[in-house]
Amino acid sequence: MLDIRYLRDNLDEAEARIKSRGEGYTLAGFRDLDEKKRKLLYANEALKAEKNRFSDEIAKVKDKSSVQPQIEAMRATSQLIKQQDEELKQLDEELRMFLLTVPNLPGAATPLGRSEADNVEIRRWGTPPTPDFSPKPHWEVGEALRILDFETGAKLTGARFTLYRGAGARLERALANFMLDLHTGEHGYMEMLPPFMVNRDSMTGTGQLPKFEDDLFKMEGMEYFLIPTAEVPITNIHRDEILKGGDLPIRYVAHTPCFRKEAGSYGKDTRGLIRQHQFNKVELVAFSRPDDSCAEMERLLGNAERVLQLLGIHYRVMALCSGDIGFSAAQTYDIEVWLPGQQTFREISSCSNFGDFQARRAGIRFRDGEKGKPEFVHTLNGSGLAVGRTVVAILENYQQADGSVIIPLPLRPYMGGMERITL
RNA sequence: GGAGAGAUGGCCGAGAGGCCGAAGGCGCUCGCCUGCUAAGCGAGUAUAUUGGGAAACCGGUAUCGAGGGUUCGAAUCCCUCUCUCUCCGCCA
Repeated sequence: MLDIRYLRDNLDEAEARIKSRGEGYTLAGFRDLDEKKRKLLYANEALKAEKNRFSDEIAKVKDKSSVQPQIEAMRATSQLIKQQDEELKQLDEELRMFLLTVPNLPGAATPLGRSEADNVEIRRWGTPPTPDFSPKPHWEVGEALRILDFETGAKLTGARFTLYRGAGARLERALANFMLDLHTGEHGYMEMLPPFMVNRDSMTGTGQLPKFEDDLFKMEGMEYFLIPTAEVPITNIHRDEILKGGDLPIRYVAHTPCFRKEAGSYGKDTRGLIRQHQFNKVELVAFSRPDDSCAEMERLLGNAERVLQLLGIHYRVMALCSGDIGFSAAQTYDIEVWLPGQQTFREISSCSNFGDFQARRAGIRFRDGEKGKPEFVHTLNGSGLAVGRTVVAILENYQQADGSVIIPLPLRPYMGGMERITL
């Protein structure tokens, strides 16, 4: 949510910055609505002040019958106030919905651009493997080793669900544990295990609602939603709280399943693990002081990159352009791993700085000392990493000519010492 | 699923139609005092929104779990909902 006072004072600038996301976003109508509401509010509060004054006076009067005519008059005033309250409520709701559907302003560090094609490569790490055979896509590797079973996943549930078997299931678990240990042990994050369903307030706080309800799985007959990412429950931990300035930055890590409808991606990535309705992810979330969020962003990105570096997998970092960043984000870096089986880079992590956009929606503030003014924190998060896609990266990068897959060194303790997955 | 109890400021806790944005305590901040520490004394200590002001600040309104109702007036009375706790049943 944008600052309503910023919008009042800088509407043209805000409009221009929103437009850099692409067409379809406009702030038209805001000014009229806002002024209409404030005008009514002013009249309404004047009436209430009068009512309060009168009520105070009548409390002191012993003989109530002597002020009977005034009481009659106030009864009418009360009715009028009630009517205005009703109108105000509607205007407020209209204004609120408007504000909740306006995306964040792209930050200064975000390159301008229209689409994915305008994203800027920041750096590459490592080198792609150079096998002397033709590497296969992970679904072929996984099926041949009988560690990924897409057919049974479809039988159990449907398309975009997968059954992991044996060493495949173990690999997923090993990766999650490896990442959690790294982030808690070396990067200073506190591990959290949140509910996998959240309510409407939480979804609104991080920006999934009200605009993107179609992307979410919702419980039948209940206002609960399956989380599309741990970002939602973890960021909302501090919803409607005023944190101590000295406690910032706060860093949490959580390993959770993520549930996404993937509406609108029919026919895309239908094979393999890349696009599933359910997948696991280790998510990094940070709450920082506004001045520190840029540095925190780089730190968080580095923490995510570290996972791939330790696993020895080639990747590149992309700065997403204004036309490609998500609704709530001011700035986003994607980490893309090299997938030799598909001869392409694929997103494995997305790290974003939301500025105060989520904090304002969710009411997450901090205060210095005891008498400082509460101020909105900045929120950040990033995958560290998407576990399923890391399995993909390992299968494709560490596959051998004989169809087996070497297990990267740091993972072996988590695999009970296993060095290689064979049939 | 059945029965009951509760929800008040950073925390504890009073209040039972007007004198209540809310006693008292704890905590915290500032000042005083005392070789240090502890104790003591004094003052202060919510949030949002809106109007005025360059600002310091001043005023209005709202907020006692949420929403509705009664009333000139509600933390207080009535209704609905949510959440928490206790007991019983069921259950990983």
